[in-house]
Amino acid sequence: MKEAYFPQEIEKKWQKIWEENKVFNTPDESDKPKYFALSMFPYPSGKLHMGHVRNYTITDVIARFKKMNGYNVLHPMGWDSFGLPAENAAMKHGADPEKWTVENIAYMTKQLKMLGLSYDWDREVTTCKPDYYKWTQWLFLQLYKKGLAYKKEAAVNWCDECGTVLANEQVIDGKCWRCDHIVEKKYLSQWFLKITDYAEVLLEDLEKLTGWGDNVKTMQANWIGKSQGAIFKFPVIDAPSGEKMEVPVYTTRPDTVYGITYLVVAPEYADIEKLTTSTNKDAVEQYRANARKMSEIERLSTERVKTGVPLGTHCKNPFNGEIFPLWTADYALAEYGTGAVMAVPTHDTRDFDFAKKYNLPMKVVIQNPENPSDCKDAAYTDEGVLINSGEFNGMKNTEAKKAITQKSVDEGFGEFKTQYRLRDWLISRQRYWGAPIPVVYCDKCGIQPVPEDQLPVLLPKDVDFTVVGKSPITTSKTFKDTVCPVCGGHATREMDTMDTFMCSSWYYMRYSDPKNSEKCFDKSKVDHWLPVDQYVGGIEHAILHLLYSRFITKALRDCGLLSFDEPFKNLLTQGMVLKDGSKMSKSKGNTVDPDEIFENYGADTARLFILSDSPPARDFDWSDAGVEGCYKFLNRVWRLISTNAKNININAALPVSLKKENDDLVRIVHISIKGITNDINNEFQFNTVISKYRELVNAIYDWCGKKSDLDDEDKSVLSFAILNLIKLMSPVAVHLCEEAWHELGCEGSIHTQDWPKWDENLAKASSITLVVQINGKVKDKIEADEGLGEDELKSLALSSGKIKELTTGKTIVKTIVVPKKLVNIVVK
RNA sequence: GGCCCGGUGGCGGAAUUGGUAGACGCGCUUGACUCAAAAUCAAGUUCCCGCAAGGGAGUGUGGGUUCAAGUCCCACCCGGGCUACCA
Repeated sequence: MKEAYFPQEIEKKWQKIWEENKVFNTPDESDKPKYFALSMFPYPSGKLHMGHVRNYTITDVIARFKKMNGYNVLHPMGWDSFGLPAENAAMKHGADPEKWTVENIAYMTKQLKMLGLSYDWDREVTTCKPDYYKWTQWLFLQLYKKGLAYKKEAAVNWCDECGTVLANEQVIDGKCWRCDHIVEKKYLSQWFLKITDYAEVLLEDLEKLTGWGDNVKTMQANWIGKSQGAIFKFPVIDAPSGEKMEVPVYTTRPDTVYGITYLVVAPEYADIEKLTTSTNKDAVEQYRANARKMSEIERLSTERVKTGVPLGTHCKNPFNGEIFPLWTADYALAEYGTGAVMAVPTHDTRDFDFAKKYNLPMKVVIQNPENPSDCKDAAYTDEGVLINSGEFNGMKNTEAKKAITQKSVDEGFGEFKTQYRLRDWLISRQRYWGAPIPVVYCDKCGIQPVPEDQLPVLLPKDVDFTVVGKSPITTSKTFKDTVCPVCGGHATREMDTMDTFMCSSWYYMRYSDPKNSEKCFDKSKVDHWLPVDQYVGGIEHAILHLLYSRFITKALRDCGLLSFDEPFKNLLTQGMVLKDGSKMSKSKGNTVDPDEIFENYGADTARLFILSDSPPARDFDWSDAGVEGCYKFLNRVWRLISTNAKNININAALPVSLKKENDDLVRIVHISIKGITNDINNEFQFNTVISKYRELVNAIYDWCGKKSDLDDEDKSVLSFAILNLIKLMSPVAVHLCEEAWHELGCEGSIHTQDWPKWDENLAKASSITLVVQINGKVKDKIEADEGLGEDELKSLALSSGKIKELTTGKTIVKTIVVPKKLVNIVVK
């Protein structure tokens, strides 16, 4: 065995051998239990960044650990390869997005292989290839058949920079999630998926996801935004047309209904013109025009002073007969509830601000009897008792919510209503590099789905990527015109492509049957491998990808394509990789190139370091000194093995009774096996796993330092320690351990060995340290035999000279004994 | 504003879930080896007083429960994330 550690040499060698022998390929059939370990697949942006390295290393260690623990592990990789950057790069460099994407995939594949990841490359999935997107299109058609995909004209989010619409989930602070450009509203006819049909079950089933962090579940619950309240219909008493009209409102505060003093409709409210008097028409029109012009950002700003104009018409409150005016104001949102709000300035802060500004009347209807407020300076929004509320006076407001709504139901002007914030998922994109939406528009037959046997609808090649202001796909001369599948007459193709999140919401299912050309996947295969046992990825997908995937899973289950209803059993959201306290980014210039690390230190060092300093869920601060430290440690491990190689006998059995120092080392090995196994099983705490590697290595070094000549017993103990060390380290330092394994004369890959087992009796020190406290403060420590009972420990503690000294002249009030650990003497 | 995390040495972070606070590492200090450096090895490193033995304080702040609190309870302060005129 070479004295010095040459990672680059070892790593290349083993990567080649593993690939040639398909060591990490996974058969579908096995008598072992299955385990599906999955990293969120990357967008092929060009090069791996450290976030990828962290993500994939974590999953890889999990996959290897499970494999050594007797599972048939599925650990695949693929490419989320449709999307705008490819198109932008194409526009910039005049290349074709496909070429750009394929080249990036090739480069990143090389990098992934350099990292020594244990993927089954035969199951690789690439979303931009026709053999994949054919099935994305097919799945769209199943959703269409089920009524879960529909087209409608709506105000949608438009990013001018990207030249496309966006889903609600892709608008962050009123800006585009990808380019930060301010998002505008546009009226367009677009394709939506009915995720709102699943709002309740998506929320309810969060409870089943015990393997998910509460943070992600809370974010999803907030996004779904369930609220319970009532709808009340207010009759309009003076509609200009003279017709009978009513304005329905949604409220979570039916208990405040006697305090209504005005009503607000959104500027985009459908019936607004019919509710405006001719006197007020001009002012209202102008207000609405202004609202349209205003960007989302301006409108959303909470700092902004509320504005509005009266419509001139009035409603009657069916509860008390009071008449109140109608206003329009942009603090009412057209898309939520009914688009109209009943305003109770005394008990809602927004209504309060508005009423103050426009001098609208206020009426207190809820009061805290102990500390009544007149609501002159602020709205009272806490609980209380009803006043000025007719028959409901004196009722607690929590009870009144129900009672008042019930009255409206009985009298026919209201209903109980559960409302969700979640909106349908807009999947149309006015872009080229995506899966074409498989529908055509016939002059006679209208919208027609493309027949399944005509899939895939291929992306045209004859496009001009340099066009500005429209999707490149519209420049194709061959794509647009087609034949109606029903009447055979002229039809035009849908020119929009699907949101890439549609592609990524089912890719993990395709891994179960990646090469199937007849179906998206075989039902028995998908049911066998799914749900994913462990999913690992960034928290940035807490809502987007993870919510869409849950929805698609449930929808496909309802289409009969699979039998499970949650895609990811356990979810680990890894923290960000930071450098100097802030997120690595090109603009800050604090990135670290993985290639350089591989070149200078090797992949094993990179893997070890990225796991070492923080638990996976927390942010990780990259430091050059830390990398150096890990490299030194691997050198130290290598040296330990190489200098002792001649004394290691892979077949040696441990004698039954051992010398004291040998017994101690054996115990440390057992303690290490137990500790490392538990740390991995307990939320994958790799940082403490690695500190335990170090402790074990330190212990073996200490042991060696005390030995000059090794007898047979020593050699077998050393062999035991080192062989276990490299097995324990093999999921992390994958190449080094494989090399050592073979250099020491072992057969087969170390990665297919069984994980070491520990003996509970040996996984602890041979004696205990008894801690002796006086009044809860540590005063002495005594080495004691493990078998001692409570009384014996007590007298042992009291016999300590130091304790005697400290207790003389004092009364011992009581003594607490914690078996095998501690004695606390309480004195006065 | 709402919700969710988190606050422990110079730094990253440990602490079997109420039982030795600071594991392991980085950094630093000293020493060995070396002509020298690197590497390696050895010793030390929470803070304060002390040459030392030793003593005292100590897990954001204030209170509480307990023989015993980083851990549990109450109130507050600070940092981060998500979300936000959602009626």
